[in-house]
Amino acid sequence: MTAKLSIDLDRSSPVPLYFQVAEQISEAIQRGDLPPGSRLDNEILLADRLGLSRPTVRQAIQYLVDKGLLVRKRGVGTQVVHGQVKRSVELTSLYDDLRRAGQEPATRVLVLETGPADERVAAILGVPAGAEVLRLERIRYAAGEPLALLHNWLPVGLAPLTAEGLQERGLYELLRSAGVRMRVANQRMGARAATATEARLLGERRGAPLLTMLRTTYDDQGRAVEHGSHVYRASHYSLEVTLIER
Amino acid sequence: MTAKLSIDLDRSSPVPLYFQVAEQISEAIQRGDLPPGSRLDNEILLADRLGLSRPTVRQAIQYLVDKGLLVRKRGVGTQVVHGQVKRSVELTSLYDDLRRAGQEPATRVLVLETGPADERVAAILGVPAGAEVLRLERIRYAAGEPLALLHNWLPVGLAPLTAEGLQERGLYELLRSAGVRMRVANQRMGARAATATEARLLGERRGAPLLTMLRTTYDDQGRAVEHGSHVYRASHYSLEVTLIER
DNA sequence: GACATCAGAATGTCATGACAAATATGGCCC
DNA sequence: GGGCCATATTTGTCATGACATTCTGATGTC
Repeated sequence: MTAKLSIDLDRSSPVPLYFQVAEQISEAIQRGDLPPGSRLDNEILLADRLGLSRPTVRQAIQYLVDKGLLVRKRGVGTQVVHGQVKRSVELTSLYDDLRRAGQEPATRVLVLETGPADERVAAILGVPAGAEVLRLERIRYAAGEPLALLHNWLPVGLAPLTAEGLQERGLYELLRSAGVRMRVANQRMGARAATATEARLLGERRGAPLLTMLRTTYDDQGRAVEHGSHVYRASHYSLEVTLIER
Repeated sequence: MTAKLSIDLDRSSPVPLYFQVAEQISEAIQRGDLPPGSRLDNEILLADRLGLSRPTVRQAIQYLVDKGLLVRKRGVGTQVVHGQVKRSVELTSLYDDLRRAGQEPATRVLVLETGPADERVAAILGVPAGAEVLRLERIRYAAGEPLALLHNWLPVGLAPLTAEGLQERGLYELLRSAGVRMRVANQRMGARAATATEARLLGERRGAPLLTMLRTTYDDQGRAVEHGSHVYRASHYSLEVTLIER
């Protein structure tokens, strides 16, 4: 099933060619032009038709393979995956996820202050114990319902954070626009029963099951930029990730 | 800080050169020969010294960047990440995780039978509703304590599964050795309170918080090879993943 | 002394060419 | 008709060469 997908290239654009190719193949898959299981033309032919070299086409395909959209097999070819994979593993915040899902997220900032780091937080963030760190406590709502209780610690001076900014744009977006380039995150998920305080803030009864998440995010150079300890109402939220084996 | 790491290449080996390079750099990092923050030699010099081309060296480095061990910055160089990243996102089973952690996992097989698939499972596995599928129910123990209740559905005829095999080697290892090549998994995590049955099997009290996981694994060609619905004792287990932004 | 400009260094992107390895397909033989 | 084998196809790996882009640091000017 050779699909005839048309790809326009703009060689004057600063966007890399392999990325232009990858994006347009990705769009064709989303549109349904390339149904699951369909075969792409082979790399040589594709390169020839696009006026590109094979390595460039390979790079584009590899990018989509890493995202879980395509599957390659030597001697066979490249196919669109069958099972609809939601989306690749990405460094997103709850805020991003909600926005993407079309829900209107709202935030109430409970705490936004600097103070000395306790031993645990200092070790995680890689600062001396007792050094000043920014502490953040928020409630996240979706569709008017409380959804999660968010607790964060950040090194001071990383980005100018205000309660207004946090309410309107979310922590990750603020960090990104301040030039912080987040690259790796370590995330641990668990569950436990709600304490009385948590139950009150989230509108659950005491002892209700909560989904917990500990996350530490590192930047470009491996420096910790954020540590979070969050609890989600299990009745209203679950976390999804896609794992890909190289 | 130019590190002098020695890399031996075996050109007669079937192992790709880029992979040999990547593994030996990775080992040097684990050993501590390349401490966090240290800079690698630049790609051109490295290629020259190893007698390889720059693309091959780049491929090796890219592989480690994807695993979260290295960080590259244009105009600067390649560095070992600071924060110790545990391990990359991998397609592993609970059995693998426990083995790696040094715990001796044990399994009790409760159910191992074929039967008609209900509508939900049929849709997930991509088989006609009512088709025969393999159903599996197990309890996983670690250090003598019950840890999780595992529920799986698989297409029939994928691999010869026996209760003995499952007890000794785990599901994923059995699938792998049967030639099933798992590539992508979609995983959803949540939490809920234990039912009476679950509480009894796991040695918790009724209503205790459980970590839940739904996972569907796809192979090479995007065909679903396994669907699981598992519950873990939140008091004894949490799930860790590492996210990497390309 | 502070700021702007410029040069060097490193990775990012892309092209061309070649051979190796794995898979599926078809034909041949039994 | 079924199984084995040669072959064509396709991706995997590797080499060489070139130019672009970005960041750092040093130099020079005001």
